[in-house]
Formats: sequence, structure tokens, C-alpha cells
Amino acid sequence: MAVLHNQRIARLLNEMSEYLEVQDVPFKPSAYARAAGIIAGMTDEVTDIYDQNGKKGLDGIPGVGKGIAEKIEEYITTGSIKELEQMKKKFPVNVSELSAVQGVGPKKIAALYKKLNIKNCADLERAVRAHKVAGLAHFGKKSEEQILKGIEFLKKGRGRMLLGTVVPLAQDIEARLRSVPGVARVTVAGSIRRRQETIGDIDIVATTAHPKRVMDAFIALPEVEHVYSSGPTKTMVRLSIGIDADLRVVKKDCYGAALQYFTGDKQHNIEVRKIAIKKGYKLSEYGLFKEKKLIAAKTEEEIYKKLGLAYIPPELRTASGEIEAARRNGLPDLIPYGSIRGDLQVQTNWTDGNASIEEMAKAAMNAGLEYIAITDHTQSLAMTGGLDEKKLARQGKEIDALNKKFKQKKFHILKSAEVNIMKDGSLDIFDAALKKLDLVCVAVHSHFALSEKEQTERIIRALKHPLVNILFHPTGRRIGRREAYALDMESTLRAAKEYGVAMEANASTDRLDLKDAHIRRAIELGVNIVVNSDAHAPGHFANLDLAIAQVRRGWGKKSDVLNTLSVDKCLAFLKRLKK
DNA sequence: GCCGTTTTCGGCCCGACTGTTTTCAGTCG
Repeated sequence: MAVLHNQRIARLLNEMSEYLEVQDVPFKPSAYARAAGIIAGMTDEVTDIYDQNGKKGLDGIPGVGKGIAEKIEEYITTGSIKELEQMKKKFPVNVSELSAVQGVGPKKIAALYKKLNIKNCADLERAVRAHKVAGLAHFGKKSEEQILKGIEFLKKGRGRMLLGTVVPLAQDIEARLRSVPGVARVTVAGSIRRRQETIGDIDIVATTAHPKRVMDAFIALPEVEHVYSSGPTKTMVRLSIGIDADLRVVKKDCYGAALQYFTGDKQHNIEVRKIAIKKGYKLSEYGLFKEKKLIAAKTEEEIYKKLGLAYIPPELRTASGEIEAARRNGLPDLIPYGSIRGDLQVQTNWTDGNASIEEMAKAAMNAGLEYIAITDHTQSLAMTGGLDEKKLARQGKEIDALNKKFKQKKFHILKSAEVNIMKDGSLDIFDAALKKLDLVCVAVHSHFALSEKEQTERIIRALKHPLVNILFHPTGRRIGRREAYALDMESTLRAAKEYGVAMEANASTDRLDLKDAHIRRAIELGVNIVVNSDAHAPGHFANLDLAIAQVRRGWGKKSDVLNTLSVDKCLAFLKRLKK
């Protein structure tokens, strides 16, 4: 609940920022966007701060001053912000929808509205297809092509939401349904339970002796916008955030069968049911039956067991070899959630993070971590104020001092950097400075459009560098926003193995990069994985489990992931890899 | 609209890249 509230305030401030920006208002947009970013990453509840200390308390939040504090207060007390509503009236354009199109920003949105009365993506697509856009100032043929491509991409991702967006909401709904009197169990199943990177709808299984009470509570949730259908065992609704949710209520005795039925993906379920048929059984959401006799239904474990299979963890139920492996008892012992001991990608306010090194360290400690690596951007990523050799040295001194301070707490801060890989595969920091770091991490942030051959050669050259330990977000994709750059993953992974570089499983909600399939291949090739949050704010350490989920989907064990080790062992391992 | 060991007023993050231009606006994060 807490997180959702902050997200909501952050979204509103972001909207303020967008509308101010299209109106070419100077400086205010970045002030609003900054405040939104900070609030989105906060672990404390803004409404709690307001309840306890009023506007003064809000003023104390970094990035929030008198003006924005007033807006937040207005939102908390009245549910809307007058100025935002007025701006929307004056400029009736879906700014967030249009700016989601790659290459379309505030200036272009303003021009498109003023010249062609374009208010949303549908308008834009029509205008582009009629070639009305190319004539405008600063728009040409290529702009039209780019816009069309951007719109197509958005359409492909339509209707699916990020795992990291949906999980907190689903867990929140789960908790609220569980508190309904008479409810025995509630579990979110479906693609969320499998921890798939994007989610099409929320499937919930509940057991109770009083189905109607749960259904009524479900329909009465404030998030419910529309009820498609509702009966004693199944209710389907649309939630206001733009995703459907289904609640299925079964008797306590067939809980396992229902869960099994609603968790596996389509193909997994078909395969499992085929096995049942072969053995003379029938499998449904009500149980495993021989003729009419119930064989198993209470737990998933007993159902799989009766079918001659080991228990298959939800993340693996995708019909990609898990059933054969379960039959010969060859499933991997998956890395447990919560087993990361140190986070090796953390940004701070030295560049584009929004908290100090000390604040991030404290948040990491609170999240149960034993160490973090500070990995701010380097100089060629100018928009983030990337660090050069001098600044890296200065930052190193600050880290030394903090390590002294945290000595009794046995918490360790490592010196590192997210070193930018240049177009030719070289790094933008001299080796002499890199040698002073505890570990060197590299990443691509530009020249996304190189051919597959060029991109692969470029990255492999960086991996070959004798000081490089980890490749961050190896494919550069942003789910639903930007495709991965063209990259020969097989060659890249083989190079990582040869040159002793670990691959990151990045937990940022729209990255999840490497993704499950690549992780699985990496592990097959003996490449080590590192699970990182890519935290830019104290609240982001909570994302680590999202990447652990992807490692699990990639059949990863604890021993495949280097930062499940203690800080000393992890560093020693990375050094040994390089030899 | 926010912020302050250069400032309570006057700055606002330091740049690369693309596609549009014919010297530069707009986007990216």
C-alpha cells in the first residue's frame, strides 16, 4: 500500500512536469520531475510524513519546496491538483502517451498539436500515414519512419504491464482479500507467480467456505473500474491501472489442483495433462481423477508426485524442458529469493542517482545487504554528469571514510564505476584510474543502432579489456520502450567466458537484462551471473527479487550467482576469473 | 520551482547524436 501511494503522487508530479514542459515553461519541469523521482524511490510514505508534520514535513523531502509541498497537500486533501486540471484543459493532449513514442519529445508534441491538432498516438499515426508530418519544421521523411516504428513498438507491448509494476499491486490485493472473514487462502497465480517479465492479467486463486463474501469484497476494491462477469466461483474485472484481474474461488480440498491449473503456462498445462491421460487419469482445476475417484488435489506437490514428476517450481512451468527434467529428478536447486548478499550496481547523487553514498549504504543495510558497489556513470555520459578520473579519486576518498564509519557494522562499500563503452569498444577512463577500483563494470549507453557485427565486436573488445569484471544490462533493452540493440548473444557469452567477465541480471523494472533465456544459456556455458538492483534511489533495493526471479526462470542455482558470496569471496572470485 | 562551504538571487548540471538544416533544434536519460 505504502509504495503505491508514493507512486501515485510521483505519477501526478510527473504529469505536471510533462504539461509544463510542452508549454515550454523553463526549469519547473525538471523540478517536478526530480521531486517525482525522489518520491517514487522513497521507502517512507509521503502521506505519513504529511499526517505527522504537515506541509513542513513535505518541505523536508529533498527536491520538494514550498510550491510542490502545496501541490502534494492539495492532492492528499482534495484528490486532485487544480493547476494540472487547468493545464490539461488548455492543452488537451495525452502527453505521456505521445512522449512514450521514441523520438517524440515535448517540443515535437507542442508542434504536432498546434499545426495538426494531434492529441494522441492514434492522431499521430493517422497524420504520419497521410504524410502530413514530414512538411513541418524539423520533421522529415526519416522522422515519419521513426515515429511509425515507435508507435508499432508501443502497440506490440500494449495490454501487458511490467512485472515490477504489477507485483506490488497484486500482493496488496492478495493481502486485502486474505483479511476477508472466512477466507482460508489467497494466492496470486498465473504469469505473476511464474514471475514472467510482463503481465497480461492478474489471476488470483482463493479458498473459502463463503465464496460470495470474497467476491463482494473483490468487486468492492477501489481499484475495480468495471466488472465483466461475476459468479460464485469466478469474477473478472478491469482495474483502473489498465489491467484485468480474475478471481477464482475453490473449495479448500482442491486448492493445489486449482493453483496448478492457474499457474502453468498453456503449454506446460497441456503437457502435464497429457501425462495424466497416459497414466489413465484426468487432470483439471478440481483435481487429479481416476474415473470419478479423486487421486490428488490438496497440494501441487502430490499432483506432480502422482504423475511421476518432481515438484516443479512455478518459474519453470513454461514447457521448456522442465517436465523431462522433473521426470528424471534432474531439476536444478534454484537460487532462493533474498539470497543476494551484496549489490554491485548502485548509482548515487554523484551522477543520476538521487541519494548520497551514505544514504544508499544505509538503505542497503536495511534491506539486509552486506555490501554494495558504487557504480556511478563515467565522463562520456555527460547528461548524468559522469565522473572523470579526478572525480573518481575524490569519490574513492569519500568511500574510504564511510567504510571506516561502517566498520563495526561489518558493512562494506566497494569502489567501482559504470564505465561507458565507446563506439569502438574502448573505455572512457584511463587504466591507471580503473586499477584503483575494487571492480570495473562496463555498459553501452550510445550507438544503439550499430549492425549486429559491429555491436558484438565493440562489446567483446570491452570484455577483453584486462580490468573489466562485469557487463551491465548486456542488451540495453527497456521493456515496452526500446528494443535491445542488435547483438550476437552466443558470441558475447562465449567471450565473457573466455575473458572472465560476469554478466549482469539487472533488476530495474523495465530492464530485467539479461533476460531469462539468456541467463539460462549463460549458465549452460559456465558464465557467472551477478544480480544487481541498478538502484538510483533507496527504495530500489527491493527490486533485487525481480532479477532473482529471472535467474530462477533461467534455471540458475545459488552457485551461479557471484554476489550470493561474502564480499571477500565475491571479489576474489571476480579476480580469479580474469586470469 | 528548487537550491546554497562560490549565491537567500540567480543559476539550473559539464554533451553526443540524429536529422534537420545550411548552422542548429530536439531528444536522450
